[in-house]
Amino acid sequence: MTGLTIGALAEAAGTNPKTVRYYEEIGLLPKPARAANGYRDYPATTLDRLRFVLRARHLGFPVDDVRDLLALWDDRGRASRDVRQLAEARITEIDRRMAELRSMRRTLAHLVANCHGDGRPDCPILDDLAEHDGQDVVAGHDVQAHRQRPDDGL
Amino acid sequence: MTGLTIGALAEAAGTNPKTVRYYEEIGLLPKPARAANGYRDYPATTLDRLRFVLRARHLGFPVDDVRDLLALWDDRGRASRDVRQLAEARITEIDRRMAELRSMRRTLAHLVANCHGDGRPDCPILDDLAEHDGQDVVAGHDVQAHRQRPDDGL
DNA sequence: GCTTGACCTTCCAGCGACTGGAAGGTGCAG
DNA sequence: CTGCACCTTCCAGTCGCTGGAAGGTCAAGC
Repeated sequence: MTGLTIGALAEAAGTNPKTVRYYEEIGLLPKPARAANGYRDYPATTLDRLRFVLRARHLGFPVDDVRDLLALWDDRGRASRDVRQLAEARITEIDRRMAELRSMRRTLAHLVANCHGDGRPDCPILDDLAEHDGQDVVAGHDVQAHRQRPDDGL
Repeated sequence: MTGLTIGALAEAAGTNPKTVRYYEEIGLLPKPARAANGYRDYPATTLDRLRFVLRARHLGFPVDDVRDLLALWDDRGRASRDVRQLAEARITEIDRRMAELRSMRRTLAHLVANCHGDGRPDCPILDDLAEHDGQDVVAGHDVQAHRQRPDDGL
């Protein structure tokens, strides 16, 4: 064991061994050498790579984008244009999500403001939820639009 | 067939039959009567209920919360306090997510601003992603924190 | 009457990005 | 030698649906 165990690597990067194995499985991390006992034995460079992956994921890059970023990272020659495009697309996406969250928040805040919260049964939240056309909520933006990608931002 | 077919119901509510069956399966919608041919036959009241569910989901309530809301809706007597609490918790959650998105956006915007995007290979985005300690990103908020709930906001 | 196509039914599988747990091997300390 | 923490692999589960297969039903057009 000349390098890092999976546990040490994971902890150093701020994650856990399960995730590291998963990243290996989906090809974000290279298959490491094995020690005599079969344990994974990581060089320090893998720590850099893992941190890169984690940071990109945290910034909201989907795993496929991270794969692309890694390819660009590995081939520094022609990075600039492609990487910039990826980042700009992410920003657009973030703006979309923020707008949606703002809209939800506005609606909820309005409802809470009009609900006194004592025992009385006339809290308007339920009535409002039951309304037929809720113009307050992201207009023309149906629930279907939600189903695309799993969480990036909770 | 005195009422609505599943397709008509779904379309009227702005969703699809699959989702309606799924909601029935997980108990958000009641099991409807069946026509002679075995087709589901919905009363108009189910349309209201389905719209309620969809709207709550769109506002970011997880399915379990929607179940609670429906229970409160069905039993209007003691709604106010509990519902208000649910809504307030949602707002807190939204604020958390917005803060995270703002932080991501700031970092990405900074990177894009410093990456000229021509062919030159010195785009700082990759270097930054590879940095060891990224203070610019949601400090002390590791990637683990992301794993809780599936998307509510894309 | 016969075909076409749009509906409906059930059931089972899959998505993304992990996480949890079982069942077993390894390494070290007391 | 007994614990315990760590490692291994593999399989299942999460959440909220979505897709597809395999089949039944119904109205319209020829």
